[in-house]
Amino acid sequence: MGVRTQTADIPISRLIPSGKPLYQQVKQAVLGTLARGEWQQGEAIPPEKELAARFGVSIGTLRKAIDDLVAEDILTRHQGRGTFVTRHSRNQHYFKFFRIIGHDGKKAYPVVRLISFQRKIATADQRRALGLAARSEVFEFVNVLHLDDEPVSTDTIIIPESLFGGLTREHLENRPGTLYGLYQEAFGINIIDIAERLRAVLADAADSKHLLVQVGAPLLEIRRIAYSYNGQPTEFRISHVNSSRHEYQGSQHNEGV
Amino acid sequence: MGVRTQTADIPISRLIPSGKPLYQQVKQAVLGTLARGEWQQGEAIPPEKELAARFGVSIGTLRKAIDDLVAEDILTRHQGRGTFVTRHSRNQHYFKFFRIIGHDGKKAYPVVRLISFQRKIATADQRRALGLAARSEVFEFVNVLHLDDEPVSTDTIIIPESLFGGLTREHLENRPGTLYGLYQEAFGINIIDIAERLRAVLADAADSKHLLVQVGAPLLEIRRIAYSYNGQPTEFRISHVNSSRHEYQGSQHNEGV
DNA sequence: AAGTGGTCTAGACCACTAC
DNA sequence: TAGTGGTCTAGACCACTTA
Repeated sequence: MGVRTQTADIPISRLIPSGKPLYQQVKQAVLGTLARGEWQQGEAIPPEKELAARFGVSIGTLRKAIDDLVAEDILTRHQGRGTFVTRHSRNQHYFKFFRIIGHDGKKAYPVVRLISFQRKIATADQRRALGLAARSEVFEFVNVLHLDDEPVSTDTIIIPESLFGGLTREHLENRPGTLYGLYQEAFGINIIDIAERLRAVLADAADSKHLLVQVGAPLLEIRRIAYSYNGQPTEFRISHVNSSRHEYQGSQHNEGV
Repeated sequence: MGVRTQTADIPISRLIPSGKPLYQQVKQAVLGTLARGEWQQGEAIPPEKELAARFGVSIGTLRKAIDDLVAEDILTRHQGRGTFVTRHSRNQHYFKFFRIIGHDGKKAYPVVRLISFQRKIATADQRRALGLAARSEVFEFVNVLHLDDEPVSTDTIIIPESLFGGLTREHLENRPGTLYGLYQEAFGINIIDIAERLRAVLADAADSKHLLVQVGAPLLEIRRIAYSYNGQPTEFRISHVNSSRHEYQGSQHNEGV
């Protein structure tokens, strides 16, 4: 059974029968370690052999647990180098969440401009989306996204003050990478999953001003809730997108089928 | 090595070195068998032990190949019963492709009414979507989808005559199940994947008539290309959706994270 | 009871990366 | 060269379904 090299090693596996398969227990244990921040973004977690020994399972079982986490984009494997905590701020992961593309299918990184920033009491709608208690405070800010030198989307973003205490306008204006990269690096919050719902709406005066369209022009409204490790909603976002030159990629053809 | 019980058994595995991992070769072999129609919808493929023997690989390797196909919803495993060719016409799979839900998140099966049906020469746009040669013929028909006794979507559907020869209005009006179920049962065509792009548009006169909205009301326009086994586009569809009471589910939160 | 997929083991060897 | 993940084996036993 498990080769214990440190007293801190807890072969959680069989101590809790729990009915669930071993590899799922291992997966939960790994997720717990991640949520506790024990392994940091971007760098490697211990090698598979060591983890298998730590949890007291075979290498095959350990790999099955890691497979799941890799499929969920929480870990990333690199043959010969190691297994890494996925950096969702990295560019290659940006398009997992950013689904606005040109009519020709071309992907591009948006240029972001901050329009407003405030701290306020959450509305009922916002509390519902984020699972907040009455009178909770939130930060609410608006970005305008440009693609191909053209304003394409206004994003109204709401995040709980309780998770992002100390956030300032300067954080948002001076961040070097993506917004989720800022969440990760400055606040230790990892956005790993989102849910999005779309409707069609007509541009109002604010949309007209920011997106350079006429009032009454058709826009996509995207309501997003973003989730971190624990499955707790962490960001609520409403985007209004001018789809006259760009569109939303709902699902894409899986090559190799 | 492989236990050959029939001369037809071809342990394709090591005969073609091909550089690719064994389990991927097995996966391709299984896909080929499916594309040839050797195993029919809904019922079981041979047991894992038998397949492993047929392909001359270990059970673990065979399972890894099947794992991929199950992840792609091409096969479905049932413990104790067997592994089945997924019936995409079945209700439980309907919502893999149908992403229109109520504002409250409720899912419902639409009631479909056929509005028009014709056979015609494909437009350039349609040829591009379906990869057809010049002057190819297509069937083009329009459905209106109702949810909660309310018209919600007009679907303009284009399919190549070459694949659906003999299709009549009666096929569409009298089908017992879903449209993709009809493709599967009457024409042997399996829709296993789709790509969708969304824009916001304004209702025109036809939309107004079918969806009972004013001309100029905002609608979601969903352009879908549906693919079958070989990855060849098989259906092109443009939907106009009234999102005042329903919405499009872009991506959904993965529980268990 | 027989047959199926689901889990798990305890390795082996290969491909790739870093030093 | 040493260390990593990637592939593969040849089983064992368990959970579930069907009869």
